[in-house]
Amino acid sequence: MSARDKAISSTLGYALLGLLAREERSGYDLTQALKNPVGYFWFAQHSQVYPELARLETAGLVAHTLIEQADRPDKKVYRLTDMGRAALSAWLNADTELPRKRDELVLKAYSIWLADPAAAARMMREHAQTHAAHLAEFQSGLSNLEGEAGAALWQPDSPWFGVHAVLRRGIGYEREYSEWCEWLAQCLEGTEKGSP
Amino acid sequence: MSARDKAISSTLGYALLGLLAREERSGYDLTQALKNPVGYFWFAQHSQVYPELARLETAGLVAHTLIEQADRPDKKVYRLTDMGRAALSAWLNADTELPRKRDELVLKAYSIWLADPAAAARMMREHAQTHAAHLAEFQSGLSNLEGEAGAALWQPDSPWFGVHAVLRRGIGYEREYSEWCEWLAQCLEGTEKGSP
DNA sequence: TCGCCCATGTAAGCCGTTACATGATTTA
DNA sequence: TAAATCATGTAACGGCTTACATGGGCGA
Repeated sequence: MSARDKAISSTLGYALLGLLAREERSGYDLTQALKNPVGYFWFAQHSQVYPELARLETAGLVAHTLIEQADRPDKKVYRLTDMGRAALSAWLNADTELPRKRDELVLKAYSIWLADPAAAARMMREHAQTHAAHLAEFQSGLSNLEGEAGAALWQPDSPWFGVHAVLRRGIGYEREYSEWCEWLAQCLEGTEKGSP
Repeated sequence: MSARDKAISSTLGYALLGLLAREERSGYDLTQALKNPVGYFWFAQHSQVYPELARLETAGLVAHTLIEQADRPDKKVYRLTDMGRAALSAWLNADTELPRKRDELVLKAYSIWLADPAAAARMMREHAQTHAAHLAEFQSGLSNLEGEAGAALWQPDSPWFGVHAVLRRGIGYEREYSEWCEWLAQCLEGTEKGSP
C-alpha cells in the first residue's frame, strides 16, 4: 500500500479519479471538466493532467482505450479501475487538511488605509460585482441541475448530490465575498454600515 | 520601473511591505506576524521571508539596522523606505487577480456520493466545528480590537481599519464554511434542510 | 485568412514546503 | 532533561504555471 500511495502525488490525482468515477473521459475532457463546478475549487492545466494520468495508469488506478477518429485527432479515453475506485474511497475517508488561503485582495485590504479611499472603494465595488456575477452563475447552475436531476439532487448516493454540494459551497462563498466587498466599499465612502 | 518591478517577485513582498508600513520588524517578527490576522489570507515560512527581505533591500524598498542583543541572538530590524511605501501604494492601485481556490474538502464533497453517508456526515460535522472555532477566534479578535482601537476601527485612514477589514472577511468566510459543512452533514443524515 | 476547437505531449522556471544547520536562554 | 523561544540563514524537492511543439478541421 505504501508503494501504491506514492502513485498519487498530489490531490490532483483524486480530482481526476472523482471525475472518472462519473464517466469515462479523455485527458482533454478532464481538463475541460476541471473548469466547471469542480474547477471552482480545484484547477489544473492540461500540462499537469496528462502526466498525472500516466502516473495513475502506471499505478493501475485508471486504464485507457485509444479511440481513433477520422476528422479529429485520436484520443485516449480513460476509465476508473477497481483499484482506482478503492483508492478514491480511501482518500474520502482519510483526514482532510485545512486549505491555506492566499487571497491578494484581502491582503490589500490589510493595507487599504494607505490607499486613496475613493479609488479603493471603486476597486472593491468592481470586485463585488465580479463575485455577484459568479454567484448568479452558480445559482443558475443549481437551477439547471434541479431540472436535470430532480429529487436525485438530495440523495446522498447520487452523483448529482456531489455537484449540488459543490454548487452550494460556491453560492455561499461568492455571496459572502461579494457582500464583504460591498461592505468595505461603503465604509470607504464614509456611509458606514453595520453596528460599531 | 520595469527593472524595479522585478524586485518584487511575488505577492509575499507586498505582504511584508504592508506589515512594515505599520512598524519596524525583524524577519523573525514578520514571520510571526504572518500568522495572525494577515496570515489568515497569506502565509509564508521563515525560509521564504529571509530571502525575500534581502531582495527587497537590494531593490531599495526596505532597509535594516542590526540590533545587538546580549541574552538573545542579534537581529536585523527592517523598516520601509520611501520607495517601499511608493511600491506598496502602486500595488494597492493595480488590478487584483482573482485567487484560484484549491480546497480539498470541497473536492471530496464532489465525490461524497461514493462514501459511507454516516462516516461522511461525521467528517463534515468535525469540519463544521473546526470552522466554528475559527469563527469564534476572529470574533473575539474583533472584540479585542474594538477595545484597543475604538472609533479608529471605522476610519479608513487608520491602520486598525485594515485589521478590521481582514477580520470581517475571516468572520464571514468561517461562518459560511461552517454552515455549509453543517448543511452537508444534515443532508447526509437524511434530515434534509433547505427547500428543494 | 485568421483564429478557435480538438488532442496530446515536453520543458523551463518559479513559488512554496520541508528539511538541514547553528546556538544561547528560558520554561516545564 | 527535554522542549520551546529567539534568530537567521541555505538546500532539496515538488507542484503548478507558462511556454514550446504539432497538426487537421471548422467557422467568422
